[in-house]
Amino acid sequence: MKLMVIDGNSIVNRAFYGVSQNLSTREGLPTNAIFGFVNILLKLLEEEKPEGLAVAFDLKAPTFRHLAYEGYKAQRKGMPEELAVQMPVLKRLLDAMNIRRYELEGWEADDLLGTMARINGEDGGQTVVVTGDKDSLQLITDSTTVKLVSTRMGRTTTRNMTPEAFREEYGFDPIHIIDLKALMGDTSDNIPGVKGIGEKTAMALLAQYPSIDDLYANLDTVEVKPAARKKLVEGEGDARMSYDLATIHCEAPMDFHPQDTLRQPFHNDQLYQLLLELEFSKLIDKLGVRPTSTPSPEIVEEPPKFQVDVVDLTGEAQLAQVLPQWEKADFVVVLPLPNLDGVTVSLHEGERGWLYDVRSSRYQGDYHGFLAQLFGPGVKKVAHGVKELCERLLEEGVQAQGFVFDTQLAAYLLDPTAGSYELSKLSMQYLKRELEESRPWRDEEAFGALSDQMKAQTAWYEDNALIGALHQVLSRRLEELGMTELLEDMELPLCSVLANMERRGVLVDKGALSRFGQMLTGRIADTQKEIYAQAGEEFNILSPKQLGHILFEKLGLPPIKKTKTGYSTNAEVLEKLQYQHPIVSLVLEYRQLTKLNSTYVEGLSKVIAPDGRIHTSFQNTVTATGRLSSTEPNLQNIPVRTALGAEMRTMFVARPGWVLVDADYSQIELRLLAHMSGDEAMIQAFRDGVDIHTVTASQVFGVSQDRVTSDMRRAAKAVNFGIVYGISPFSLSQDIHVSVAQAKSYMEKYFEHYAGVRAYMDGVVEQGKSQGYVSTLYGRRRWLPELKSSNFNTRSFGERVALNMPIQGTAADIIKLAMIRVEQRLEREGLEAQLVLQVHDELIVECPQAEAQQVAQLLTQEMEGVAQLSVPLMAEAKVGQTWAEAH
DNA sequence: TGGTTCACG
DNA sequence: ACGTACGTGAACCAG
Repeated sequence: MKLMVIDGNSIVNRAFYGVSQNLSTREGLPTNAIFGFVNILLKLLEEEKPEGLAVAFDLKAPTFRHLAYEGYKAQRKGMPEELAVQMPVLKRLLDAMNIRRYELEGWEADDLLGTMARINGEDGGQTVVVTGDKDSLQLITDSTTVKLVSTRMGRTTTRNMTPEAFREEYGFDPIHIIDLKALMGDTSDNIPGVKGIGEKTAMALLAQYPSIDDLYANLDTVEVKPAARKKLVEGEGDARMSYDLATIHCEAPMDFHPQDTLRQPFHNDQLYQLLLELEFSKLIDKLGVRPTSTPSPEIVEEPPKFQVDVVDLTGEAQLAQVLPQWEKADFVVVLPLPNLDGVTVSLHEGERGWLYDVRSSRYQGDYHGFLAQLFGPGVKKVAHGVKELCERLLEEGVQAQGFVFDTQLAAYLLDPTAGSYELSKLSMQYLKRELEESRPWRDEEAFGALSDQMKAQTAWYEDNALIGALHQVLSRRLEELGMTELLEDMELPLCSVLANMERRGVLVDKGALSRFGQMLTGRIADTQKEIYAQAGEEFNILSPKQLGHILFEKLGLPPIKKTKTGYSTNAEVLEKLQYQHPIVSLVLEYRQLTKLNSTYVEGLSKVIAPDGRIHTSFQNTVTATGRLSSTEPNLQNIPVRTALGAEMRTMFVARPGWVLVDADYSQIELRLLAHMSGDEAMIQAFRDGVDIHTVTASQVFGVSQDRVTSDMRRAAKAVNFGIVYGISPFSLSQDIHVSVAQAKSYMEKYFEHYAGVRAYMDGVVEQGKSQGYVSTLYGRRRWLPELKSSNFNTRSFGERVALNMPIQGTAADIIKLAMIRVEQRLEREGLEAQLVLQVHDELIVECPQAEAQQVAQLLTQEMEGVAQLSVPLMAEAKVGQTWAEAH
């Protein structure tokens, strides 16, 4: 029979290092190695389609083969903790998949593989040995091939090694790989080999005599440098011992019958439960595992089971009856159809529940009026994705109010790094079951018989129930973590503000934009011509690969930095090269011009709506820190830093007779650092109203404030910013172009002067480590499993995030509150002015010319007054016809 | 799709 | 010795 045997330890190691380290369950169990292993396994099964399958594992030492060599165990590196915890789970998973696994006290996996391959070969079978370890190539025979697996960047590649392929590559028979290791050693396996003999020499020797026995028998005649000959003589003992260490023993005392490994169906229930625990929802789908028929004891939350009546609500007469009930209820769950021409409303009273199905097509009377009632302030509503709902209702002319909970926002607050918050995913995470089970109306048999249309309707009803169940779980959890106010007083009220901003949009001067584009296109063509002339050929300047070829190979410029895929050609590198060849600055210019043209001129032109305005979408469940993000288009990264780029901002205008008022916070993040660290010197500096970068420069450089030069101030500014990001001396040195020692001394001076800042930084990392999260002044959280990683880079990243998130996040909280208050105040004062954009520390309002001064003052007041800190919050407002003028 | 680059705060 | 600043989104290239 065709048998596939897998080196479990080797493959799980590849998977661990090859799959993103961040993968873990909500509870913090890392799952990357398991995930990688299963994916490799599935790929192998697809490729090989074996009849039998077995996985072998090392059984923890002492390993008899290595007892002879004492250094072995001491040197052998322990498995990292993150991997070790995954091993028992992986084994459970294999058991659930009904895959035979073998382990034997005192034996390594490769011995078991060799033994199984031998036995199967003796039975006349063919075996594929799967491993990442080249040692196992010695197992190759006419009946055994070795499949080498390597994983890079989450991609798995495999290579089949047959006897022929092996000889082709190595020039000798597979069995002699043992002799090769005996000579050259293998540090990863702690095989010493002969000191001073490396791969080159070893290969050359084996080409002459294919085994160390032959080699030592003929040492006098072998062709080799005198020095190496001496080493061989001295190292014979090591060679013999290494030979034993490298030999795989195919005589392990295992009771192995190939028939035992024949593929068997999965243990469905076990596997389903386990995949659920691991949160491998896609795998559940892929493997076709069905939900268990009996409720699992491990379910953490029971969705409410209610007797629910479905009511078709088709007219105003009925509405008049039910509306008072809706208004009386603590909350109703609402779920509209995507196009809003239907809404489900559900509510519960004790054990009984009602679900109302309302369709515009069947509604007798004013459907629009119905929406206005339902989404008015009188009915308290729970929904999933309130901001989006507000948006769609605005399109129907309804200003939605009265939301008391949003399952999407709540899930985001509970874990802002989760990535997506679809109902199905939340159901898996928080209800520990698949959709079917929390859908009270589902009757499998009946459901299967339904028409597609009815299925869709049923799913719709069920999603409504799911939101209700999630509301229960999430609201309790939110309360436990102290984030109820964050949801109720910040995120929910912000939804309608954001919806209004999106709907209002911002006016664009189309003519000016297209003229700017034409100018750019002309300059791009000119620059391109010059570049081709300088290069002596035409090529794609935007292709890093082709550009690298021209600059570093054809023109011989020194490659300063490399990337994974080749030469780095980023602006930092090019700036260093620009004095060596005229083509370099042309390339920089070309990049700038094409970026402006494709991303901004062309990108923005494409999304100008018929009303001449651009309606961005503000995402409120995306960032890890609590900031908003802006997409389709991104209006939070419109150029400003270069003169040419800043021209883009002249394209954003107010309508005739109106103006833009732009207000931004001054140094909000540094002010928050002062407040949160409680550092007296920094607090005093902000209270005195002095320029913080100048003060810092005077301290760091040890000169009086009036003698701070602009270069000093610039360096101090970089230090100030760097601190907020958790910078290292190295990165600071890169940023301000000084030596690492210089940068280090700046930082030391900085911390000497701002001692409270250092104490704060140490404290916040420590706190992050002990409680598993860091948080903002308003209680927004970010979980930081990275802080416990054994991987240096991962852990360092966690530390930088721990330093930055509370500050960036608090700034985000503050401007969100300011937006809510500005919106309220504009309305209260009866102004026509309306918020149109938010760019992290900046708010932009469009208003009639006559309102400008009042709006400017109001903006400043609300932004400054939104929080009482130990330092003043300062905001500055300017008025202009365009964004460029107002900023 | 992932990698690189670059625009913003 | 490691590998090097936080948070985003979009365009383009290459496989």
